[in-house]
Amino acid sequence: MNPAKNGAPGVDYVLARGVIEIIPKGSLAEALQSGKTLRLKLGLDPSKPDLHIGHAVLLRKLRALQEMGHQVVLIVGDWTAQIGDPSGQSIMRPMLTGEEVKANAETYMRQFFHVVDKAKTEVRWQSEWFDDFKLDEVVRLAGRFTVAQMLQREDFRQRFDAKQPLGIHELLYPLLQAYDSVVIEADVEFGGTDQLFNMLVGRELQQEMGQKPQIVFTMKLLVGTDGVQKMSKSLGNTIDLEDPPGDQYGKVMSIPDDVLMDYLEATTDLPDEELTYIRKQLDEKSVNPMDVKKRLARDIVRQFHGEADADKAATEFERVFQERETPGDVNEVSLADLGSYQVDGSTDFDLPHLLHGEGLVASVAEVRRLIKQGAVHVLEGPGEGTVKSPHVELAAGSVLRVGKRRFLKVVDTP
RNA sequence: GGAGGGGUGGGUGAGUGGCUAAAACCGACGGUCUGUAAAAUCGUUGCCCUGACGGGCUACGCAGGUUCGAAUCCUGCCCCCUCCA
Repeated sequence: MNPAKNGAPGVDYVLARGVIEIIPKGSLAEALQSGKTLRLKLGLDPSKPDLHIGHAVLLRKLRALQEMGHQVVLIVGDWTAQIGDPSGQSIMRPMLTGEEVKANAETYMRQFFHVVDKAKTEVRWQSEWFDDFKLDEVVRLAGRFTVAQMLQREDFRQRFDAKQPLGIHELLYPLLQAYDSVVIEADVEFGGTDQLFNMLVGRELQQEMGQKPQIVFTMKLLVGTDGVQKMSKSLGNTIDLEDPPGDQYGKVMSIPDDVLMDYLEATTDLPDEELTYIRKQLDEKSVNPMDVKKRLARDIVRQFHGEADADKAATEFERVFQERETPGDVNEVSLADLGSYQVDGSTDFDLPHLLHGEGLVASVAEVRRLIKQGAVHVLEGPGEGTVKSPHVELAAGSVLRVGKRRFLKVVDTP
């Protein structure tokens, strides 16, 4: 990932691309001009172990500003993670244990620095200040706000009105996040639109405590691979930073066409003029969306895995899915290891047990169903074609395909 | 402290003694189509045995009980929600 690849991105670009709102308007442009090194805050809750490209949108923005000489302060939300960010949730989340949070935080950080420059980042754990928080401090902090203020937050309000449970600890969440800004004296806080309220509370608290209120920088949330809901681990529609190249590529290819532009805007540094041009082409149908998507997929894999892996993922994709050939690397089993699945006195093998035993399918019954549905094929070797009977002849070199993407190759030696 | 409502398959949610492995919807998976997009359409969707017919075993918060038979009735326990105080 190198946002500065085509020369340092301009200030205008950084302040506009993918940005929903900067509060107060124009404040950041001013601050950037002042020559001061800004403290850019991003808080991440290690409530889930993996970062995905939805996060990357924010990280890339931080990276760009780092390139301009500013200081990133990463807050590891080890306390707020235990509360569970109530944002967007309609039900209370379970509280995580300290150990879970810690383990998650470690993988988080590794992934974080795939994009953000570690040398220009200050990492701060909330536990630094919250572990020593006394009850009177909690009370005093809570005393600065009213329930009415908290209910300005839309999801709180909705839950409250709908008489759904709303924990008091959840009301504390924005306060803790706001307090982080005070501790680290943030100049700017970054977040998705879902963080707007929390970040604004930060401004208020800073002001009350005699600091200059932070600038709030909100960015568009990236939709998930389903093209409808925001990208989120719990919705299972993420493209993770550490997904293998092939997975990343495939997941990008599977996004609906109509969110293609959103992805291009959020996850690439293609110049705006080019985006406009692509959009026009798409509108006029003078380009196949698939080709645009391939380009996007390649670009994303390149960012997280490098040029070589991106090429490989692209070639592999075309081979397996467009030309319907066997992928380059498939799981292999030796013929000898399959001995127990062999049908007595024949060269046939018992596919239901074999495929289940080798972990390709969850149950024997499911294999039977799949065979009935014509989903199991022998691609190479004797009995080539769609499997019709549960017993099928196999030999070294046989390749089995189940559904679209499950393969198994039989080899001579283990 | 009082009154009431509820815990069902990956999710939402029907079902109030046998016809219920459990409606419907969603998701997921598979076929056709194709650009592994979307849409459409057809199908599958607890586990095990079986080529198939069929059979067996688990399952409706937990533990017991009533009954030929329980997700459905009874008892106890755990958990959640709403309202009143």
